[in-house]
Amino acid sequence: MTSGTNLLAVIERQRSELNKSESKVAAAILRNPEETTRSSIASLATQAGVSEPSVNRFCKKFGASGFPDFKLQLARSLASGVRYVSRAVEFSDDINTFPRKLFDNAINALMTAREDLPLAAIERAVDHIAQARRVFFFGLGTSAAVARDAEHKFFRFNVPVSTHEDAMMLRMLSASGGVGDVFFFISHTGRTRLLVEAAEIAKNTEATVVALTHEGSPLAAQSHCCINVDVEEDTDQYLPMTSRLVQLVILDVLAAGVTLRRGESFTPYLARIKDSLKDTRFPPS
Amino acid sequence: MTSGTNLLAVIERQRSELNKSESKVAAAILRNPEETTRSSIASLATQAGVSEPSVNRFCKKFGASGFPDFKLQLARSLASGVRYVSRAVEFSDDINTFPRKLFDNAINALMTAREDLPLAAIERAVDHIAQARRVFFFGLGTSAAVARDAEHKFFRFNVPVSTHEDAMMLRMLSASGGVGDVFFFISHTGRTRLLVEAAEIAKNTEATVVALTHEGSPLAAQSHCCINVDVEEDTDQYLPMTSRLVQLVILDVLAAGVTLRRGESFTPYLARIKDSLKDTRFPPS
DNA sequence: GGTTTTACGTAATAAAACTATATTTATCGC
DNA sequence: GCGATAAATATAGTTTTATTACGTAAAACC
Repeated sequence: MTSGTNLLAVIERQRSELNKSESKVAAAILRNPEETTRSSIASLATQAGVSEPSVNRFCKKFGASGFPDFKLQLARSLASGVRYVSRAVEFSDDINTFPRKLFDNAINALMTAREDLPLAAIERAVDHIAQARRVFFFGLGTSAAVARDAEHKFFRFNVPVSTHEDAMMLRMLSASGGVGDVFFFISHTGRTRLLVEAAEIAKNTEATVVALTHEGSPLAAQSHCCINVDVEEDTDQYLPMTSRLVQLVILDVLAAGVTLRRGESFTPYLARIKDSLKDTRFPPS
Repeated sequence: MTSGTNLLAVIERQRSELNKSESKVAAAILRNPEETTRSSIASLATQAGVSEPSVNRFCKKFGASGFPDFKLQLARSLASGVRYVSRAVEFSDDINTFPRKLFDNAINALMTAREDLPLAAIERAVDHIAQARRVFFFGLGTSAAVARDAEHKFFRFNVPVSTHEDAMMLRMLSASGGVGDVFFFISHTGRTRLLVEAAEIAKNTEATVVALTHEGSPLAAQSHCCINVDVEEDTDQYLPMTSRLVQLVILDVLAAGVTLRRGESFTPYLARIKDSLKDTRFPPS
């Protein structure tokens, strides 16, 4: 797939090593990449102040078979959505740049995660949850919000679900585990002591420990079933952002998986839950 | 702009309403979209078993100016990565299809939102929060988890932040509003009675009401500053999914905005908070 | 069953891209 | 600093590709 390398970024990077007419072409393209995808070789040549064959040579230099192919790749790299090369928000950013960067990062993280989904682990996790007697979602910090979100989803499946943030409760509940209980631990790093210790306690019972965390982490080691999410979080950024989004979507996947497992006859039940909210809302105008 | 809608999806959706030669073309394209972006109008016509003008007409029917433009749009929609058209999960889906669908939906929602960010409202919301004396994040149901996530972000800015889900607390706290207080309401529909009523109460105080919700909703009407997020949530789906992701990223944007407002000298402070967690983790192996 | 409308293809035209070749510009040796 | 050679760039012609205009066939309607 071409999505790996961004043509626009490649051009910008090599810009200093280009000769006269080539750099004219590069400048014309970078000045307005979007327009370039729509223009003919003739008009780009005019814009750049060079001849048509020069543009053609330029295209071939960057790996395209010709100008049309070049435009195609350019369109792709524009659509892949990640325009900024340096993705971290900087203090020089203004309102027109940093919101976009953050969205780009989020999209990028989801796209990356999508390419390499741990389907086998997901399937096993769905099995465990679908058959569970009780399900506990445990997370701390940012992951607590994720756990809360999971609770709001999974209670619909006719299984007692709960979330807890109290460190003592985590330990005690973990110790209370029995056959059919699922302890679902959520952690980006997989290194949070309180969580890992609780997982260890739960693992020593008859319960099943599922982890949504980083591959090879201490938490992963304490789980029967680990769903790996290795989102590289920009560590310069002081606020965790992208990893929790991936976690949330993975939990959506699990919820959908359980729904499918329940079968079509389950739909009216879900509808009933949804309908129960009707009277709490202002009617649509 | 074309980036909003996915061409491939549009073709598949309208497939049943196409006439003979058009559907032949559609079939040929859908059979191998990637190859189509590289082929000439003549070869696609041959592949589909129709004449060249038929292909051309097909392209124009789908909003392109001609065949080259069509290929460009197709390339774009392939790069954006969202291939599945019928985006709703169906009971016939298996592990190889539905997780991808859900990720596609999530990515799609973020990409759509990115194209139309309410920057002005975001900027004003950042102003309000950056200068706030207290900030309350209120949300119910799924939005409660979002509010919780926001709490975990915004406490870092040296401003007292809190979240509540108790309906009585919402009302009483809203009534307690004064100058410098920001009440931040989060709701996908903007129609939840408890929330709208609390917003109304808060608006009658000296406090500022910010809403992250649907444009034109009752909640939006009760706010001084409304950040519109109009994500179309697939209503057939019984679990809300994409809207909260967009909400979360918008909150990331707000947090980043406040950080930028605080200036570079604020970074050590954020670092200190981050460092405080060091001892709670197992060291990296 | 005839008429009108729509769909589709043929062929001509126009546009765009590419290639071969000529010209200019730069580089190096003397 | 001048000529020779090599590199870079442009011109013009050729080929490929796409579009338009028009005519015929099929379908829908009366």
